[in-house]
Amino acid sequence: MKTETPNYRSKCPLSIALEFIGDKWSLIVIRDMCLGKSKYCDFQASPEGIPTNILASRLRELEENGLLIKRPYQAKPVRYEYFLTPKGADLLPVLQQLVKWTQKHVPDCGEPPEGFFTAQPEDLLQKWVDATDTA
Amino acid sequence: MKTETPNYRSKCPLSIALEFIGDKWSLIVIRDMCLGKSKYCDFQASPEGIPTNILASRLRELEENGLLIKRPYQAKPVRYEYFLTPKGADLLPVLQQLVKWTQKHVPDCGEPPEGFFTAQPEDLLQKWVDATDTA
DNA sequence: CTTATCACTTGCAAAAGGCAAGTGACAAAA
DNA sequence: TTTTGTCACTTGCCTTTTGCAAGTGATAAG
Repeated sequence: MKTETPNYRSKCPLSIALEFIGDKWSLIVIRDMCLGKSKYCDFQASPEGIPTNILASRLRELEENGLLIKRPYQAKPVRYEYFLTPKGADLLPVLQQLVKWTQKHVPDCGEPPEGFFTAQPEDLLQKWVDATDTA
Repeated sequence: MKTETPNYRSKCPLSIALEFIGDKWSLIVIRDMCLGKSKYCDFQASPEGIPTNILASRLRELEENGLLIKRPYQAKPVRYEYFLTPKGADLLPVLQQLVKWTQKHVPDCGEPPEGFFTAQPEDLLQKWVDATDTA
């Protein structure tokens, strides 16, 4: 995570949020991590078909911005798994509201997995907390 | 509002939402309308400094997608005001969650106006409902 | 008659997105 | 041992979008 002095276009909290996740792909990656995906190929396999160079750049940016961390799960060659930080997991309420909005206003859209609306950001941290605790 | 058959990259409601508002500017325009702005020059005056060609294209897209409507407020030359539809106003909970997220995780960000968190989507329709009722 | 405003449009360069192919380390199969 | 495959990327190339500046046409103001 890099810690450059941020230079936001304004101090408006909405505007700042959009500088973090205001594009068509970042929240797709966050969604996949909420669903328990953690590996590069898992993200690639999602039905939206994210281009591989975009995926690599989004993972890099999200890590630089502290929304996720990567952890090597094998050496030779080193391979990483990606996990949400608390900052990233706290986007869950945003995802929940976006899904509600689409379900209300867009016919024929799909359904989120069971338990999606009742999930809490903390639930999303289980995996890597466990992993680092028992490592 | 155009009614082409939509061809979404997936049926995931989150993904679909991002095809509507997944960029750095659309929600800025929605925010401004939530704050009571309605004219082109009002949107231009916002501190983020949206480029004029982007503003024109976003207003067009948001209207095509049914998130706002435009209404002429003068003829010769015809000039439009823009108002949220119920579909657009229902993005308020999304904005509220995004603002909460930034306030929790980004130091030195600004504050939303008073009453922002307690506002309801219906409140945002007052202006143009009144206007059309009394026209 | 000049200047200004409002709501745009147009032109152009730079950045981002998207597709395909390549790469390097390793594992498994033939 | 050679070939094939996988995983996590990177690179190249072309298209689309963005961002800045300038222009436009109708009208009002000085």
